[in-house]
Amino acid sequence: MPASKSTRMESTTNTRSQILDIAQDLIQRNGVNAMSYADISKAVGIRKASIHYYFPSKEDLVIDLLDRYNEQFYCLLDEIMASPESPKVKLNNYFGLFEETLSSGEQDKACLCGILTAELKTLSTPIVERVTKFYRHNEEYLEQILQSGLETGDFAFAGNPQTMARLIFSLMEGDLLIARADGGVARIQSTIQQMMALIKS
Amino acid sequence: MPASKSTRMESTTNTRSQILDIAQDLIQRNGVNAMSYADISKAVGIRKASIHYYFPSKEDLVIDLLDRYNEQFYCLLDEIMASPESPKVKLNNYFGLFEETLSSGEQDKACLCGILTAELKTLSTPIVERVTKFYRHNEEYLEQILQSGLETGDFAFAGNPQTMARLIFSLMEGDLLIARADGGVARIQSTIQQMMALIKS
DNA sequence: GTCTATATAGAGATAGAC
DNA sequence: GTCTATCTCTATATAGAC
Repeated sequence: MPASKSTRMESTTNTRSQILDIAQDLIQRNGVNAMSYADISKAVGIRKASIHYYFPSKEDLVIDLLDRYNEQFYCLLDEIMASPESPKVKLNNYFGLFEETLSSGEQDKACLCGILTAELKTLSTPIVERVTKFYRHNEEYLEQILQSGLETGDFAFAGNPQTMARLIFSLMEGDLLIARADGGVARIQSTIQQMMALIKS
Repeated sequence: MPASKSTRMESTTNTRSQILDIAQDLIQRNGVNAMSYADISKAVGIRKASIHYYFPSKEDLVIDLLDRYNEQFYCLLDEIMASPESPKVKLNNYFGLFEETLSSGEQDKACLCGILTAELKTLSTPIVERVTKFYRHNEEYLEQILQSGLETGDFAFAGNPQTMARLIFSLMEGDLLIARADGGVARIQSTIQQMMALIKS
Protein backbone atom coordinates (compact mmCIF):
# COMPACT_ATOMS: atom_id res chain seq x y z
CA MET A 1 0.00 0.00 0.00
CA PRO A 2 2.69 2.56 0.80
CA ALA A 3 4.67 1.16 -2.13
CA SER A 4 1.89 1.49 -4.65
CA LYS A 5 1.14 4.97 -3.43
CA SER A 6 4.78 5.92 -3.71
CA THR A 7 4.96 4.52 -7.24
CA ARG A 8 1.93 6.44 -8.26
CA MET A 9 3.39 9.57 -6.74
CA GLU A 10 6.63 9.20 -8.66
CA SER A 11 5.13 8.50 -12.04
CA THR A 12 2.42 11.13 -11.95
CA THR A 13 3.90 13.80 -9.74
CA ASN A 14 7.51 14.01 -10.77
CA THR A 15 7.12 15.52 -14.20
CA ARG A 16 4.21 17.54 -12.99
CA SER A 17 6.10 19.20 -10.16
CA GLN A 18 9.10 19.68 -12.42
CA ILE A 19 6.88 21.63 -14.79
CA LEU A 20 5.60 23.73 -11.90
CA ASP A 21 9.14 24.36 -10.66
CA ILE A 22 10.29 25.62 -14.04
CA ALA A 23 7.14 27.64 -14.62
CA GLN A 24 7.51 29.32 -11.24
CA ASP A 25 11.12 30.12 -11.94
CA LEU A 26 10.29 31.62 -15.34
CA ILE A 27 7.43 33.72 -13.99
CA GLN A 28 9.48 35.04 -11.06
CA ARG A 29 12.10 36.12 -13.61
CA ASN A 30 10.14 37.24 -16.66
CA GLY A 31 6.47 37.41 -15.74
CA VAL A 32 3.51 35.28 -16.88
CA ASN A 33 3.05 37.00 -20.20
CA ALA A 34 6.66 36.33 -21.18
CA MET A 35 6.52 32.69 -20.15
CA SER A 36 5.47 30.06 -22.70
CA TYR A 37 4.92 26.32 -22.95
CA ALA A 38 7.88 26.32 -25.33
CA ASP A 39 10.14 27.73 -22.60
CA ILE A 40 8.99 25.10 -20.11
CA SER A 41 9.36 22.42 -22.77
CA LYS A 42 13.02 23.25 -23.35
CA ALA A 43 13.90 23.44 -19.66
CA VAL A 44 12.11 20.22 -18.64
CA GLY A 45 13.13 18.23 -21.72
CA ILE A 46 9.62 17.32 -22.73
CA ARG A 47 7.44 18.30 -25.70
CA LYS A 48 4.94 21.16 -25.55
CA ALA A 49 1.99 18.82 -26.08
CA SER A 50 3.01 16.76 -23.05
CA ILE A 51 2.65 19.78 -20.79
CA HIS A 52 -0.98 20.04 -21.90
CA TYR A 53 -1.49 16.52 -20.55
CA TYR A 54 -0.82 17.83 -17.02
CA PHE A 55 -2.18 21.33 -17.49
CA PRO A 56 -4.77 21.56 -20.30
CA SER A 57 -4.53 25.35 -20.37
CA LYS A 58 -2.00 27.90 -19.22
CA GLU A 59 -4.57 29.21 -16.78
CA ASP A 60 -4.82 25.77 -15.16
CA LEU A 61 -1.07 25.76 -14.75
CA VAL A 62 -0.92 29.19 -13.10
CA ILE A 63 -3.80 28.35 -10.77
CA ASP A 64 -2.18 25.12 -9.62
CA LEU A 65 1.12 26.91 -9.27
CA LEU A 66 -0.40 29.61 -7.07
CA ASP A 67 -2.14 27.03 -4.89
CA ARG A 68 1.15 25.24 -4.35
CA TYR A 69 3.09 28.47 -3.81
CA ASN A 70 0.60 29.93 -1.35
CA GLU A 71 0.40 26.70 0.64
CA GLN A 72 4.20 26.59 0.92
CA PHE A 73 4.39 30.22 1.90
CA TYR A 74 1.66 29.91 4.51
CA CYS A 75 3.58 26.98 6.03
CA LEU A 76 6.64 29.17 6.41
CA LEU A 77 4.50 31.87 8.00
CA ASP A 78 3.01 29.36 10.42
CA GLU A 79 6.47 28.20 11.43
CA ILE A 80 7.46 31.76 12.21
CA MET A 81 4.29 32.40 14.18
CA ALA A 82 4.52 29.14 16.13
CA SER A 83 8.11 29.73 17.22
CA PRO A 84 8.80 30.89 20.78
CA GLU A 85 10.82 33.86 19.51
CA SER A 86 10.13 37.48 20.35
CA PRO A 87 8.01 39.63 18.00
CA LYS A 88 11.19 41.41 16.91
CA VAL A 89 12.84 38.16 15.87
CA LYS A 90 9.64 36.96 14.21
CA LEU A 91 9.49 40.10 12.11
CA ASN A 92 13.13 39.67 11.16
CA ASN A 93 12.41 36.10 10.12
CA TYR A 94 9.50 37.32 8.04
CA PHE A 95 11.76 39.82 6.30
CA GLY A 96 14.18 36.94 5.70
CA LEU A 97 11.64 35.23 3.43
CA PHE A 98 11.86 38.13 0.99
CA GLU A 99 15.61 38.49 1.27
CA GLU A 100 16.02 34.79 0.51
CA THR A 101 13.88 35.05 -2.61
CA LEU A 102 16.26 37.59 -4.08
CA SER A 103 19.48 35.99 -2.85
CA SER A 104 18.59 32.56 -4.26
CA GLY A 105 19.86 31.43 -7.64
CA GLU A 106 21.03 34.09 -10.07
CA GLN A 107 19.64 36.84 -7.81
CA ASP A 108 17.07 37.80 -10.40
CA LYS A 109 13.87 36.40 -8.94
CA ALA A 110 11.15 38.50 -7.32
CA CYS A 111 8.10 37.38 -5.34
CA LEU A 112 5.75 35.32 -7.52
CA CYS A 113 2.69 37.29 -6.45
CA GLY A 114 4.60 40.57 -6.70
CA ILE A 115 5.33 39.89 -10.36
CA LEU A 116 1.74 38.83 -11.02
CA THR A 117 0.51 42.03 -9.39
CA ALA A 118 2.00 44.07 -12.22
CA GLU A 119 0.26 41.85 -14.78
CA LEU A 120 -2.93 41.46 -12.78
CA LYS A 121 -5.21 43.29 -15.23
CA THR A 122 -4.44 40.65 -17.87
CA LEU A 123 -5.32 37.71 -15.62
CA SER A 124 -8.55 35.79 -14.97
CA THR A 125 -10.62 36.05 -11.81
CA PRO A 126 -9.49 32.73 -10.24
CA ILE A 127 -5.89 33.90 -10.50
CA VAL A 128 -6.60 37.41 -9.22
CA GLU A 129 -8.39 35.91 -6.21
CA ARG A 130 -5.38 33.79 -5.30
CA VAL A 131 -2.97 36.71 -5.57
CA THR A 132 -5.26 38.87 -3.44
CA LYS A 133 -5.51 36.08 -0.90
CA PHE A 134 -1.74 36.10 -0.67
CA TYR A 135 -1.75 39.81 0.24
CA ARG A 136 -4.41 39.37 2.88
CA HIS A 137 -2.72 36.40 4.48
CA ASN A 138 0.61 38.19 4.71
CA GLU A 139 -0.94 41.33 6.09
CA GLU A 140 -2.90 39.43 8.74
CA TYR A 141 0.20 37.65 9.98
CA LEU A 142 2.19 40.85 10.00
CA GLU A 143 -0.55 42.57 11.96
CA GLN A 144 -0.40 39.83 14.61
CA ILE A 145 3.35 40.17 14.97
CA LEU A 146 3.10 43.93 15.24
CA GLN A 147 0.25 43.77 17.73
CA SER A 148 2.08 41.39 20.04
CA GLY A 149 5.23 43.49 19.66
CA LEU A 150 3.37 46.55 20.86
CA GLU A 151 2.18 44.57 23.87
CA THR A 152 5.62 43.22 24.78
CA GLY A 153 7.22 46.60 24.19
CA ASP A 154 9.37 45.31 21.31
CA PHE A 155 7.79 47.89 19.02
CA ALA A 156 6.59 51.45 19.33
CA PHE A 157 5.04 53.38 16.47
CA ALA A 158 2.25 55.82 15.66
CA GLY A 159 -0.93 54.55 14.00
CA ASN A 160 -2.47 51.10 14.19
CA PRO A 161 -0.97 47.65 13.50
CA GLN A 162 -3.21 47.00 10.49
CA THR A 163 -2.12 50.07 8.54
CA MET A 164 1.47 49.37 9.54
CA ALA A 165 1.16 45.77 8.35
CA ARG A 166 -0.06 46.93 4.94
CA LEU A 167 2.75 49.45 4.73
CA ILE A 168 5.37 46.83 5.52
CA PHE A 169 3.96 44.36 3.01
CA SER A 170 3.86 46.98 0.24
CA LEU A 171 7.40 47.94 1.14
CA MET A 172 8.74 44.41 0.88
CA GLU A 173 7.02 43.71 -2.42
CA GLY A 174 8.20 47.00 -3.89
CA ASP A 175 11.73 46.75 -2.59
CA LEU A 176 12.11 43.17 -3.81
CA LEU A 177 11.12 44.23 -7.33
CA ILE A 178 13.38 47.27 -7.36
CA ALA A 179 16.34 45.62 -5.61
CA ARG A 180 16.31 42.92 -8.27
CA ALA A 181 16.81 45.64 -10.87
CA ASP A 182 19.05 47.98 -8.90
CA GLY A 183 20.91 47.46 -5.65
CA GLY A 184 20.54 43.73 -5.19
CA VAL A 185 20.64 41.98 -1.84
CA ALA A 186 22.48 44.91 -0.23
CA ARG A 187 19.55 47.20 -0.92
CA ILE A 188 16.88 44.93 0.49
CA GLN A 189 19.02 44.32 3.58
CA SER A 190 19.42 48.00 4.33
CA THR A 191 15.72 48.59 3.69
CA ILE A 192 14.86 45.88 6.22
CA GLN A 193 17.26 47.35 8.75
CA GLN A 194 15.79 50.82 8.26
CA MET A 195 12.23 49.56 8.63
CA MET A 196 13.15 47.81 11.88
CA ALA A 197 14.72 51.03 13.16
CA LEU A 198 11.51 52.95 12.44
CA ILE A 199 9.30 50.76 14.61
CA LYS A 200 11.66 49.57 17.34
CA SER A 201 10.98 51.01 20.75
CA MET B 1 8.38 80.81 -39.66
CA PRO B 2 6.31 80.19 -36.50
CA ALA B 3 3.44 79.14 -38.76
CA SER B 4 5.47 76.60 -40.70
CA LYS B 5 6.93 75.27 -37.48
CA SER B 6 3.48 74.94 -35.97
CA THR B 7 2.18 73.20 -39.09
CA ARG B 8 5.08 70.81 -39.03
CA MET B 9 4.41 70.12 -35.37
CA GLU B 10 0.76 69.34 -35.94
CA SER B 11 1.23 67.09 -38.90
CA THR B 12 4.15 65.08 -37.56
CA THR B 13 3.59 65.22 -33.83
CA ASN B 14 -0.11 64.82 -33.35
CA THR B 15 -0.52 61.21 -34.36
CA ARG B 16 2.84 60.43 -32.86
CA SER B 17 1.96 61.74 -29.41
CA GLN B 18 -1.45 60.11 -29.63
CA ILE B 19 0.28 56.78 -30.16
CA LEU B 20 2.53 57.44 -27.18
CA ASP B 21 -0.48 58.40 -25.03
CA ILE B 22 -2.31 55.18 -25.82
CA ALA B 23 0.79 53.05 -25.46
CA GLN B 24 1.53 54.53 -22.05
CA ASP B 25 -2.02 53.93 -20.95
CA LEU B 26 -1.94 50.32 -22.10
CA ILE B 27 1.41 49.60 -20.44
CA GLN B 28 0.37 51.18 -17.14
CA ARG B 29 -2.67 48.91 -17.20
CA ASN B 30 -1.44 45.65 -18.69
CA GLY B 31 2.34 45.77 -18.97
CA VAL B 32 4.60 45.92 -22.05
CA ASN B 33 4.39 42.26 -22.86
CA ALA B 34 0.59 42.40 -23.02
CA MET B 35 0.55 45.53 -25.18
CA SER B 36 0.57 45.19 -28.97
CA TYR B 37 0.56 47.36 -32.08
CA ALA B 38 -2.91 45.95 -32.77
CA ASP B 39 -4.17 47.38 -29.46
CA ILE B 40 -2.73 50.81 -30.22
CA SER B 41 -4.10 50.58 -33.75
CA LYS B 42 -7.66 50.08 -32.53
CA ALA B 43 -7.50 52.86 -29.93
CA VAL B 44 -5.91 55.46 -32.21
CA GLY B 45 -7.93 54.55 -35.28
CA ILE B 46 -4.95 53.95 -37.50
CA ARG B 47 -3.53 50.83 -39.14
CA LYS B 48 -0.78 48.77 -37.53
CA ALA B 49 1.62 49.50 -40.38
CA SER B 50 1.23 53.24 -39.82
CA ILE B 51 2.53 52.95 -36.30
CA HIS B 52 5.74 51.48 -37.71
CA TYR B 53 6.16 54.71 -39.67
CA TYR B 54 6.62 56.59 -36.38
CA PHE B 55 8.21 53.80 -34.37
CA PRO B 56 9.97 51.23 -36.57
CA SER B 57 10.18 48.72 -33.71
CA LYS B 58 8.37 48.27 -30.44
CA GLU B 59 11.64 48.92 -28.65
CA ASP B 60 11.88 52.34 -30.31
CA LEU B 61 8.39 53.13 -29.09
CA VAL B 62 9.10 52.17 -25.50
CA ILE B 63 12.39 54.10 -25.45
CA ASP B 64 10.74 57.27 -26.76
CA LEU B 65 7.87 56.78 -24.35
CA LEU B 66 10.21 56.50 -21.38
CA ASP B 67 12.16 59.58 -22.45
CA ARG B 68 8.95 61.57 -22.60
CA TYR B 69 7.59 60.13 -19.35
CA ASN B 70 10.80 60.71 -17.41
CA GLU B 71 11.12 64.28 -18.66
CA GLN B 72 7.55 65.04 -17.60
CA PHE B 73 8.04 63.42 -14.21
CA TYR B 74 11.31 65.26 -13.59
CA CYS B 75 9.51 68.54 -14.36
CA LEU B 76 6.94 67.79 -11.70
CA LEU B 77 9.72 66.95 -9.26
CA ASP B 78 11.48 70.22 -10.07
CA GLU B 79 8.29 72.16 -9.44
CA ILE B 80 7.96 70.56 -6.03
CA MET B 81 11.59 71.24 -5.16
CA ALA B 82 11.48 74.85 -6.36
CA SER B 83 8.40 75.71 -4.34
CA PRO B 84 8.80 77.73 -1.11
CA GLU B 85 6.89 75.10 0.85
CA SER B 86 8.18 73.30 3.90
CA PRO B 87 9.86 69.89 3.55
CA LYS B 88 6.78 68.31 5.06
CA VAL B 89 4.51 69.82 2.40
CA LYS B 90 7.01 68.97 -0.34
CA LEU B 91 6.99 65.33 0.72
CA ASN B 92 3.21 65.34 0.76
CA ASN B 93 3.19 66.79 -2.75
CA TYR B 94 5.60 64.07 -3.83
CA PHE B 95 3.27 61.41 -2.43
CA GLY B 96 0.47 63.14 -4.33
CA LEU B 97 2.09 62.23 -7.65
CA PHE B 98 1.59 58.53 -6.88
CA GLU B 99 -1.88 58.95 -5.48
CA GLU B 100 -2.92 60.85 -8.62
CA THR B 101 -1.64 58.07 -10.86
CA LEU B 102 -3.99 55.61 -9.22
CA SER B 103 -6.96 57.96 -8.86
CA SER B 104 -6.87 59.02 -12.53
CA GLY B 105 -9.13 57.35 -15.11
CA GLU B 106 -10.54 53.94 -14.24
CA GLN B 107 -8.31 53.70 -11.18
CA ASP B 108 -6.40 50.83 -12.69
CA LYS B 109 -3.11 52.43 -13.69
CA ALA B 110 0.17 51.96 -11.85
CA CYS B 111 3.46 53.79 -12.28
CA LEU B 112 4.91 53.21 -15.76
CA CYS B 113 8.35 52.37 -14.42
CA GLY B 114 6.85 50.28 -11.63
CA ILE B 115 5.12 48.07 -14.15
CA LEU B 116 8.26 47.82 -16.30
CA THR B 117 10.23 46.81 -13.20
CA ALA B 118 8.31 43.56 -13.00
CA GLU B 119 9.06 42.85 -16.68
CA LEU B 120 12.60 44.21 -16.59
CA LYS B 121 14.35 40.92 -17.30
CA THR B 122 12.61 40.72 -20.68
CA LEU B 123 13.68 44.22 -21.75
CA SER B 124 16.72 45.55 -23.63
CA THR B 125 19.57 47.50 -22.08
CA PRO B 126 18.48 50.96 -23.33
CA ILE B 127 15.10 50.46 -21.66
CA VAL B 128 16.54 49.07 -18.43
CA GLU B 129 18.87 52.08 -18.19
CA ARG B 130 15.96 54.50 -18.43
CA VAL B 131 13.94 52.71 -15.79
CA THR B 132 16.94 52.62 -13.47
CA LYS B 133 17.51 56.33 -14.09
CA PHE B 134 13.95 56.93 -12.95
CA TYR B 135 14.64 55.21 -9.63
CA ARG B 136 17.83 57.17 -9.05
CA HIS B 137 16.25 60.50 -9.87
CA ASN B 138 13.33 59.91 -7.52
CA GLU B 139 15.57 58.74 -4.71
CA GLU B 140 17.90 61.72 -5.05
CA TYR B 141 15.03 64.18 -4.83
CA LEU B 142 13.52 62.36 -1.89
CA GLU B 143 16.87 62.40 -0.12
CA GLN B 144 17.08 66.17 -0.55
CA ILE B 145 13.62 66.69 0.90
CA LEU B 146 14.38 64.41 3.83
CA GLN B 147 17.74 66.05 4.49
CA SER B 148 16.29 69.55 4.58
CA GLY B 149 13.43 68.28 6.72
CA LEU B 150 15.90 66.98 9.27
CA GLU B 151 17.58 70.38 9.30
CA THR B 152 14.36 72.35 9.73
CA GLY B 153 13.08 69.93 12.33
CA ASP B 154 10.11 68.84 10.17
CA PHE B 155 11.34 65.28 10.31
CA ALA B 156 12.99 63.05 12.87
CA PHE B 157 13.98 59.45 12.18
CA ALA B 158 16.75 56.94 12.80
CA GLY B 159 19.20 56.13 10.02
CA ASN B 160 20.31 58.32 7.13
CA PRO B 161 18.25 60.19 4.51
CA GLN B 162 19.56 58.08 1.61
CA THR B 163 18.38 54.77 3.03
CA MET B 164 15.13 56.41 4.05
CA ALA B 165 14.67 57.81 0.54
CA ARG B 166 15.09 54.35 -0.97
CA LEU B 167 12.65 52.89 1.52
CA ILE B 168 10.03 55.51 0.72
CA PHE B 169 10.44 55.05 -3.04
CA SER B 170 10.13 51.26 -2.77
CA LEU B 171 7.09 51.75 -0.58
CA MET B 172 5.30 54.00 -3.04
CA GLU B 173 6.02 51.76 -6.02
CA GLY B 174 4.91 48.67 -4.13
CA ASP B 175 1.84 50.23 -2.62
CA LEU B 176 0.71 51.69 -5.94
CA LEU B 177 0.89 48.24 -7.54
CA ILE B 178 -0.91 46.51 -4.69
CA ALA B 179 -3.50 49.26 -4.10
CA ARG B 180 -4.47 49.00 -7.76
CA ALA B 181 -5.31 45.35 -7.15
CA ASP B 182 -6.66 45.60 -3.62
CA GLY B 183 -7.67 48.58 -1.56
CA GLY B 184 -7.65 51.31 -4.18
CA VAL B 185 -7.08 54.98 -3.44
CA ALA B 186 -8.07 54.52 0.20
CA ARG B 187 -5.16 52.14 0.75
CA ILE B 188 -2.52 54.37 -0.78
CA GLN B 189 -3.85 57.34 1.18
CA SER B 190 -3.61 55.57 4.51
CA THR B 191 -0.14 54.26 3.61
CA ILE B 192 1.00 57.81 2.87
CA GLN B 193 -0.44 59.05 6.13
CA GLN B 194 1.24 56.25 8.06
CA MET B 195 4.59 56.91 6.42
CA MET B 196 4.35 60.59 7.30
CA ALA B 197 3.57 59.68 10.91
CA LEU B 198 6.68 57.51 11.09
CA ILE B 199 9.10 60.26 10.19
CA LYS B 200 7.39 63.37 11.57
CA SER B 201 9.13 64.95 14.55
C1' DG C 1 1.53 59.67 -43.96
C1' DT C 2 -1.55 56.04 -44.42
C1' DC C 3 -3.06 52.23 -46.68
C1' DT C 4 -3.31 46.88 -48.31
C1' DA C 5 -0.98 42.87 -48.50
C1' DT C 6 2.19 39.77 -46.90
C1' DA C 7 6.21 37.59 -44.59
C1' DT C 8 7.72 35.17 -40.55
C1' DA C 9 7.73 33.64 -36.12
C1' DG C 10 5.64 32.39 -31.93
C1' DA C 11 1.73 31.66 -29.02
C1' DG C 12 -1.84 28.22 -26.87
C1' DA C 13 -4.20 24.20 -27.96
C1' DT C 14 -6.00 19.55 -30.10
C1' DA C 15 -5.97 14.88 -32.58
C1' DG C 16 -4.37 10.70 -32.81
C1' DA C 17 -0.35 7.25 -33.11
C1' DC C 18 2.66 4.68 -30.04
C1' DG D 1 2.49 9.51 -20.57
C1' DT D 2 4.86 11.17 -24.46
C1' DC D 3 5.27 11.77 -29.08
C1' DT D 4 4.44 13.98 -34.14
C1' DA D 5 1.68 16.70 -36.74
C1' DT D 6 -1.25 20.28 -37.31
C1' DC D 7 -4.63 24.06 -36.42
C1' DT D 8 -5.69 28.78 -35.36
C1' DC D 9 -4.62 33.06 -33.79
C1' DT D 10 -1.74 36.85 -32.87
C1' DA D 11 2.66 39.02 -32.67
C1' DT D 12 6.31 42.19 -34.92
C1' DA D 13 7.81 43.76 -39.10
C1' DT D 14 8.38 44.93 -44.27
C1' DA D 15 7.16 46.11 -49.27
C1' DG D 16 5.08 48.84 -52.16
C1' DA D 17 0.75 51.31 -53.91
C1' DC D 18 -1.70 55.67 -53.23
